Amino acid sequence: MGASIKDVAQRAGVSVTSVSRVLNGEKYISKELLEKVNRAIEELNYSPSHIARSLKAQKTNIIGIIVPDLTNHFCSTILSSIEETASAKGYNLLVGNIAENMEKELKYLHIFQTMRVDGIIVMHQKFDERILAFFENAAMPILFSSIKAPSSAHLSVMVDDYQAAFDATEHLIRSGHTKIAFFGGDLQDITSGLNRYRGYLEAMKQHRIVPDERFVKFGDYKLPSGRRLMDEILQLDEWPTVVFAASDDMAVGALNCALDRGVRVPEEISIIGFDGSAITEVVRPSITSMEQPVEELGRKSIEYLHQLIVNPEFTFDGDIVLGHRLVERESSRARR
Amino acid sequence: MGASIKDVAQRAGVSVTSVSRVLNGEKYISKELLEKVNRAIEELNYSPSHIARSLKAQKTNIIGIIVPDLTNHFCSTILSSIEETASAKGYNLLVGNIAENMEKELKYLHIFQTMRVDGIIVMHQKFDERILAFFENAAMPILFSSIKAPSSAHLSVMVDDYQAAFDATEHLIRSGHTKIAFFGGDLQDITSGLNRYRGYLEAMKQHRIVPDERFVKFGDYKLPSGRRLMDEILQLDEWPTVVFAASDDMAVGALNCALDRGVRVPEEISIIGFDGSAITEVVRPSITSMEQPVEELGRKSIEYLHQLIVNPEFTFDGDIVLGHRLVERESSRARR
DNA sequence: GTGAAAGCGCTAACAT
DNA sequence: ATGTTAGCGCTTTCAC
Repeated sequence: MGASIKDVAQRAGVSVTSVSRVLNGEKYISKELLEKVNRAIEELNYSPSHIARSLKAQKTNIIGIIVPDLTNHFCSTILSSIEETASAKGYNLLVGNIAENMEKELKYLHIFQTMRVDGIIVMHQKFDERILAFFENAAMPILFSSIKAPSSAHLSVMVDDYQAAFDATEHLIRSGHTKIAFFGGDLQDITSGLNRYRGYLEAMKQHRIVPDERFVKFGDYKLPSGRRLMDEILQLDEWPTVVFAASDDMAVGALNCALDRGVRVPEEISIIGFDGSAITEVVRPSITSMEQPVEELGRKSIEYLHQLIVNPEFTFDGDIVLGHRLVERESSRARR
Repeated sequence: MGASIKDVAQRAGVSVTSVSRVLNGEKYISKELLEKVNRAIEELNYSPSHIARSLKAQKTNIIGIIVPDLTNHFCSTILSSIEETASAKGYNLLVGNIAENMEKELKYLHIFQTMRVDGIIVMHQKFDERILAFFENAAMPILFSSIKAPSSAHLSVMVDDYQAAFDATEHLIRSGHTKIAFFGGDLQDITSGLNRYRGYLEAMKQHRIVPDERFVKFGDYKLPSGRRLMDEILQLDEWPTVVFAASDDMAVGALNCALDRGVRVPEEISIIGFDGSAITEVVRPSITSMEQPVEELGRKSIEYLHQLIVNPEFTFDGDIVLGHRLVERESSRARR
């Protein structure tokens, strides 16, 4: 096994206290002690045990993060941004990929608890009672990133889904569209599911357009579901002029379905997505999307979690709401 | 703060040892002791400290993983697979995203060392002397996943890059192609850079085709570089009939460049990639690719690392080589 | 300026 | 079947 502080002390012929002092760069250390200790550290290839330090300090510098699906572009982009800020602030990331599995989510939450992580970031939004109970009783700070916290006791860093969906829909209407299809997510998810849907409905209502119910469908945010819903749309005798998908992955699925069926996008039908993941610029035609500020989401999530960690008195009123932005690309065009 | 084992013991009116025994499900525990302890645990919402356990056991159940770039599709797919197997085996993942930054890689390696992770998985392949020295002296098991270990002292789980590139190139030749462009990675990388290039060269040689040097170019595996190289190709007065890119992301970049310039794929020029990341099926036309067994790569990586962790005597001769497979999709066709 | 000793939360001999 | 105690590697009073 590796050398311990004791070994270093012995080798240097000093006390462990002195070694500890050198390790922590304290002042008032004689030059010769410093040299002796450093030499011993070098010779033994010693590195201090973070485990022991954590035990003593009651702080691990680890942040646990619950990711819904690593292979999803939006997730990995945010995760990447979170990692960058976390690393810069001295935190390390314990990643739990839960792949839509509640048991696994619960398992990871308990692991985070026993690991005594300094804080938890949750990016998943489907909770059962046990998970909610965990959030309620957890002793450590929990922050919800890109999703709505299930209770006001916890902090959310996110965009205003309702408003963003409203703005996207209104933009389409102003561009001359009236037959606007909506591909939603799970309505159980207060966050993106319900609120994005409500934003769509409200924009339609304010402009006195009655949504064609054949055009309103719900998937699971993933690519295949977008493909499936689009397939249903294209079998109708009448088509919408644009499809507004509540996630970029669903938008890509819809796009692929159209292309594979020989339907031209955006000439015959426009498509716009939601999220602003990198995939929108990768496919052809590139996809218009209501973008979340991914980089900022990651950065702010860590910054606020850090606040909660270092300052237990830290209070907040309401969520941290970040701006959204419609980025127009090739997949949509105005209807005149 | 959370309750400790001592608090539980006091509350239950028993010794800490007894609590520990209950915690670890030992036999020979009286029913009443069990009940008392469990009640106390419940009442105090106690969860045992993994930190303390790790210190005592000299084992953390944490695996550190160096990921080159989380936003890269191939990486996140493997990571997802690794996570799944690791989680099933009781390991947790500390993820270091290094974004092509050697300083950060070194920093993470040192963190993993102080964290006393049980093992390290490296998915990055550009090392400087300090990093190599770390690998040399590290006290814990290190496994290289999807890349070639820098020395035979370490285990690699990977495909045979040389053979895979050879097979891909030969397949193209057998399909009637002779003007075959090659987009390589960094030749400094023994793994994919040099070996994939050598495989391409050897297949050409065996079929007595002299590669047109204007068609052989090198990028960095990322999407924009594929786009850039393709742009150079399309400005030539003569085109290759197919482009073999050493990564799927470069293949997508090449594809996008072609499509954006109005060049039809595969009618005018075929494109094939390497890796088998999900992106190949997302874009249109979908991309033919020499696929690595992503799921198996992740699984085997953890399985072998686990062997190295539990059994220090574990020996191996050479790398663990997994099979590759050419999957034909829309982006390529035979030339007759 | 340096050291001895207690203690963070847990497990594992070693008693009884 | 249960308790006492030492010790994992470190930091931090408290002494000198």
